[in-house]
This record gives sequence, structure tokens and C-alpha cells, in this order.
Amino acid sequence: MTTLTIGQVAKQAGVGIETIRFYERKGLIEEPLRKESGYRQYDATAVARLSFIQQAKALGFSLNEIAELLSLRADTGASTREIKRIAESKLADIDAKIKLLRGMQKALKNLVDECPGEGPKTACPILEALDSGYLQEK
Amino acid sequence: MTTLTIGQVAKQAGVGIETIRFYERKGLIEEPLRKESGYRQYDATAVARLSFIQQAKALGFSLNEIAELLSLRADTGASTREIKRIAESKLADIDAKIKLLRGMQKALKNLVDECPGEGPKTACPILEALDSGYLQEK
DNA sequence: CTTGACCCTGTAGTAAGGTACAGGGTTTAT
DNA sequence: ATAAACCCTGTACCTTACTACAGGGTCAAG
Repeated sequence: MTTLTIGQVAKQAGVGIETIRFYERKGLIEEPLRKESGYRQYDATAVARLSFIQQAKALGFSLNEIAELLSLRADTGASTREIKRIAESKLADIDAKIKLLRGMQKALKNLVDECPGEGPKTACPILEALDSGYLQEK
Repeated sequence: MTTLTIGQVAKQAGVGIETIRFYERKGLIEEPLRKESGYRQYDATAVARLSFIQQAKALGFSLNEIAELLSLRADTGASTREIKRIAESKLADIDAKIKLLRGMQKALKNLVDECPGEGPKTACPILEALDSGYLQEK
């Protein structure tokens, strides 16, 4: 089994070296074996683990949530139920964020559409709206 | 003209006292006049300014962007064009965030739907997907 | 005239997710 | 054998938007 240095793992996984050590401190990655020199020795599973983390981040999981997923995975007593529960609550978070952003998008789009883009600032509906409390209707 | 203490302004605007001092340090609020005692003296325009900031935050503007809007508003040479430009770029940011979240939502929803919610973890498509790099297809 | 509620400055801490040294030791290539 | 490139620990710093003291001074009510 070929071993990898932290730099090689970082390169293969597309992250920084400091990031790997940071994940190690956070408990997201196991402490690897060391050479006599103290150098960390990794194998390919470390790259896979980092990929898992990147994937989960891409789905909007925080590092704490990822740590939770990883410990559930390692826990032979844990079931798919727990994992599904976490994923569902994350999905609900994402739904909520989208709703919020759609509200912003709609309000802002109205203002941009109505703004002539020239003339005195008194004619700008954007500043007007921000002043007026118009968004509070919501 | 009645004057207000920082506590009264905070209450009326629905923010904390520390927040007002923080905005002052950031340049989002002008430094108010002081009594001989050193107490800050505000008038109603301070409450309006805080409302402006809250409104803009609700539209997704960061404090730095809000500072920019405020300085444009104060700048007699600035036009609606500049303001519209900022609002448009903010709208583009929001659109991009929504797209990203929709991607996450879709991927995660598929996984949750396929997860039986019971049985061994090897049957859980969520962990499988995180391992496999399946999301990279994107 | 004293008590409690309020205000002041200045500094430090929070969360999240890293990033950047400083001051060393080690490996690898020439 | 020596220089470049790499690795080590530990600590400090970054951003955003606050929040929380500590250790004082002030104001209003009774």
C-alpha cells in the first residue's frame, strides 16, 4: 500500500494542507500514522474521506453536521433512520433558505424594474423603499 | 425637537444598544451630538436611518453594501444609475444563491426519497452518494 | 440622598471555516 | 553536501455581524 504525504493528499483532494490539519483538529479526519520523523502518513482512504466532506459541504452540510454523519456511519448501532432524519432536517433548512431568498428576489426585482436608471435620486424607488418601510408589509 | 437617548432609539428601531454603537464605529450612522455628560443625543432621523439599514439587510445587502448605498445617497453627484447597478448586482447574487440551493435541494431530495429509513446502513443511498462522488456530475 | 436604571469607553469573545505565519526539522535532487 | 521543497507545532489572524463584559460615570424617582 503506497503511503501519501499530507501535501499529496491535499493535492489529490483539491484542498489546502492547512485545511487537512484543521479537519484533523476538528475530528473530521482520523489522526494518521506517523513516520519516525513525525510526518503524517496517509493512504487512499484519506482522499476518499476528504471527498466525502467536500460532497457533504456541497449539499449544504456544516462541518459539525458532517462530523455527525461520519460518526453515525462509524457507529454500527446507528441506522439509516438517523441518517435520513439528518438529511431531512437539512432539506428543510434548504427549503427555508430558498423561500427567504425568493422573497428578497421578488422585492428587489420590482424595485430594479421600476428604477429608471437615470435622473435625480428622488425618483429612485430603491432608496424610497428602503426609507419607507415598504418591505415590512411582507 | 425632542432628543432621544441611545436606549430609546434602540427600542424604537428594534435593535440593541451595542448594535447602534457598532454601526457608528462602522460608519453606518453619523456620530451624534453629545450632552455635557457624554451621552449620545439622537433625533428621529436616527431611527429612520436604522430602519433603512434593517430594510436593506432584509433585501440581503451586507453592511458594507449598505454603507455604499448610504454614501451614494449622501453624494449629490451620484445618480440613480449607480444605485440601480448595485441593486442589480445584488439581485444577480441572489439569483445565483437560489440556483445553488435548488441544486442541493434536488440532489438531497432524491436521496431522502430513496432512503428506506430502516435497515442496514449499506442500503442507505445518502452515505453511498457522499462516498461515490455522484454529486460531481452536477 | 441614595438606589436603580441608564450611559460611557475599551477590550474581548462568539460562530464558521479556514488561512498565515514563525521558527524549527526532514527529504530529495543535484 | 547543500539547497529547495517539503513537513512539524503552535499561535495568531481573517470575515461578518454582532454581543458581552469590566469598571466606571450619570440621571430620575422616592
